[in-house]
Amino acid sequence: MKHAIETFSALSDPIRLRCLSLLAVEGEVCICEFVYTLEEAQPKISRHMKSLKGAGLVQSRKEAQWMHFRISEHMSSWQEQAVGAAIVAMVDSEQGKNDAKRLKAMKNRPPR
Amino acid sequence: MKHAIETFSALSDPIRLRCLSLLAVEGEVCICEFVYTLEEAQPKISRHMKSLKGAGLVQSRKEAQWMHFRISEHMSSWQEQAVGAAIVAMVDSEQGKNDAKRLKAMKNRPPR
DNA sequence: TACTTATATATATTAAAACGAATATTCTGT
DNA sequence: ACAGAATATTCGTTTTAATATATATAAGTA
Repeated sequence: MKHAIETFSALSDPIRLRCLSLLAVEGEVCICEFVYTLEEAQPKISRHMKSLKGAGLVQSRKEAQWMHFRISEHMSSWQEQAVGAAIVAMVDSEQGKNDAKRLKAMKNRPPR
Repeated sequence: MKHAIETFSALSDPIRLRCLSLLAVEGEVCICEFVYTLEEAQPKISRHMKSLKGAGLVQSRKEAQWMHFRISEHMSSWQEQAVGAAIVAMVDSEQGKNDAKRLKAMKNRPPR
């Protein structure tokens, strides 16, 4: 049950939901792209991504100086269902659409 | 987005998950049955059910002195998905199975 | 009416989560 | 080795959520 609490807690924050939603649209996104898109402080984003990772909802990959995140490929079925619900809720929202647009328009995005 | 936060926050507590899980198994459960089954204080249960109701995840019906709850029949599709995930996570767990058994064994359950 | 059972709310306290700001670490390129 | 960019961590504070205890309401029963 502890795992379920962790999962749903991770989904209970606007910044984390916005990041997940961007990941759903983009596949892979790094910290500096989240910072640019959400217009939030870098340490704040880092902490939130750590919490998503701690809950097992995202995985990360370091390439050069960039830390790239993607939605985890190793979730249990109910976890996928929960994340799926969160993403559906977000992607339709104004916030979700604006964020996606803003990231698309970002200049000098890191290579992958 | 606010609605999504509310929903996932409501799912981020062990007592609330246990109650939802019982509702999934039993269909309808009242406060005093939750109190008996979870062995938690009545005001505590009442507050948690209020929060589930506030998020729109359960609906309630008063019959005589009893307040009966059931999983809401008016959720959006992503909300059903989220609640479904929570229930799957719980029903399989030891806690979920023990709670269900304990409620089944309760004497003098209120009529419906 | 008085009494009991079921449920709800109020208040004060405690515990957990999120925050900003400062600083540390890691990697790249010079 | 040094400078700059990207990311991570620490610390003290603020905000938010959960709690226990006490009390209030509401319905059923004698």
